[in-house]
Amino acid sequence: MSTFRSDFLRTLDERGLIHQVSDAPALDDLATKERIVAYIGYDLTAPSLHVGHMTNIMMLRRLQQTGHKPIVLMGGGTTRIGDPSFRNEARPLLDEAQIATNKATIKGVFSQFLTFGDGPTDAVMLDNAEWLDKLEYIPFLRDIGRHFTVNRMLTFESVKTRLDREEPLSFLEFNYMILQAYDFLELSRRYGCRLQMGGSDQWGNIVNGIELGRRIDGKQLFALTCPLLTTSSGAKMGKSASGAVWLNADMLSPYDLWQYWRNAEDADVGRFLRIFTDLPLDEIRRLERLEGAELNEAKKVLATEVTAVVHGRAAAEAAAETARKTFEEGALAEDLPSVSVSTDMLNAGLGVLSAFVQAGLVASTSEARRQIRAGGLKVNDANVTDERAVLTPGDLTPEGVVKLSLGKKKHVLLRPTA
RNA sequence: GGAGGGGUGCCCGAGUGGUUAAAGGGGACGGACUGUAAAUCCGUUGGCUACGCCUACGUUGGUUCGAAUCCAACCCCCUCCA
Repeated sequence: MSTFRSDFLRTLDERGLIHQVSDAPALDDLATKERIVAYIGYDLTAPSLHVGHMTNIMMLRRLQQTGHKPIVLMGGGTTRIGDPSFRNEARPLLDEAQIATNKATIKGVFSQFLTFGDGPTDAVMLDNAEWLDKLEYIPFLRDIGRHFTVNRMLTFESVKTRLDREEPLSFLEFNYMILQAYDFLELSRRYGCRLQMGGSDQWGNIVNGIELGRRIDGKQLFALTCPLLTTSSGAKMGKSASGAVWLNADMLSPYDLWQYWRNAEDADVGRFLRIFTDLPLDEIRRLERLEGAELNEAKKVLATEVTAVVHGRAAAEAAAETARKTFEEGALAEDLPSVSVSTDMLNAGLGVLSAFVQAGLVASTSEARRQIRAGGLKVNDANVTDERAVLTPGDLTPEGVVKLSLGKKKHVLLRPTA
C-alpha cells in the first residue's frame, strides 16, 4: 500500500520503520534517482548496544540492501557532552577511557548488520570526535552558534520535560543539539550525506541539522525517524530479568537472545518480524495469521531469524536446536549456557545455594532460599526442597554436567573443570 | 547573602521516639492456569556461616534503656527574597 516509488522508502514503510520524514516526496525522488548517503549517530554510553538500538540499525541495513550507503557515526565527541533529550536529569559524565572501551565493543556489533568496505554502497564508520575535538570556541560560535536562537531551542519538546520539572539543564548539555546539528553539516560536506535517521526522540535534533545545512550551505538535507518501540503491553523493548538485552555475544549469549524473542507477546509477532528480520513480507503475513498455540511456530521463526541477523545463521540454528531439546524433548541440551566449577569443589560437596549463585541464576544465597521456598529451583529437573542439599560428583548427568534451573525457562549447566 | 521546604529500599511514596527490615503502589522474580504468550489469581522482593546475627532511611557526631523519627554541624536539591 506504500505510495513511495523508491525501493528504500517503500521498504522502510512496509516494514513499519517510518515515523516521520521531512519532505518525503523530495527524499523519495532523490532515492529513486541517485545513491544516497545517510547516517545514524550512536552514543557510546554503554559497553554494548541493546535491542532498543536495533530498530534503527535495521534502518541502516535496509538502506544498504536497497542500494545506498550507510554511515555509522560513533559519538566519541558528543558522548562527552551527554544528550539531554527527554531525560529528567543529566547523565553521569563518562571518562575518556570508558568511552574508548565502549567504542571498541560497539564497533564489533555493526559488522553483523552491515557490510563495511570501500565500495560505493559499503558502510563506513566514523567518529565525530574527529571534527568536534578540533573546534575552536569563538570561531564555532560565530559560524555555527549564530544560526541558533535560544528562544527556539527552549521550545523543543526534548528539553521541555527537564524545564517543566524545573530540573537543571546545564549549558554543557544544552550544547548537545548544536553539536549534533554540526555533525550533519560536516557529514554532508565531507561525504555528501543527505539524510540523518534515528529514533523518534531524535527528530528535533535532526531537524536542527537540516536547518543548519540550509542556512549555511543552501543544501536540502533530510530527516527520517523510526517509531520508538514498546511491546504491546507498553513495556520498553530491550529490558529483561537480567538487565538489558545486549547485542554483543559476550554480554548476552545467542541462546538467551533467541529466548528473548521466543517469548515475545502474541500481539507483537507480526510487527517484530517486519522490523527485525529479512523475511519476505508475504511469508510474514502467513506467519502472523497463525492463531492460538500455532503462533508459537511464528515465534520460533522470529527468534531464529532475529538471532541470525545479530549473530549469524549458524549461531541461530544452534540456539533453536538447544531450545527445542530443552523445551520440547525435555532432554539435556549441552549447548545451554554453562558455568564452570572446579572439580575439587564438587568433590568436596558444593552447597545448592552457592551453586545457584555461581551459576548466576540468583543474586544471593538469600534469594536462592526464597526461590526454594517458592518452588522455583531445580537440579537436573528435580525440585530442590532442602536448602542444605549438597551437590557431589554423584549429581553429574551422563554428559558430565549438572543442570540448574530457575523457573521453567532459565537453565544453566554447571560444568566441572580441573 | 537571607527566609522556607526537602533528601526513605530498584522506582514512586507513607512514616515524625519503641510492636519498623520500614505501610501502599509500580516494577521485578517465583508458583497456579496456559501455548516458553497475554490476562487473572497466589507468593516473594537487604545480606549472612540463619529460629540468631549484621547492615540500612543524605553525611558525621550527639541525646536516649531505645532514633528513619529528637539535637548539632556539614553536603546536595528545590522555592521565594536580595
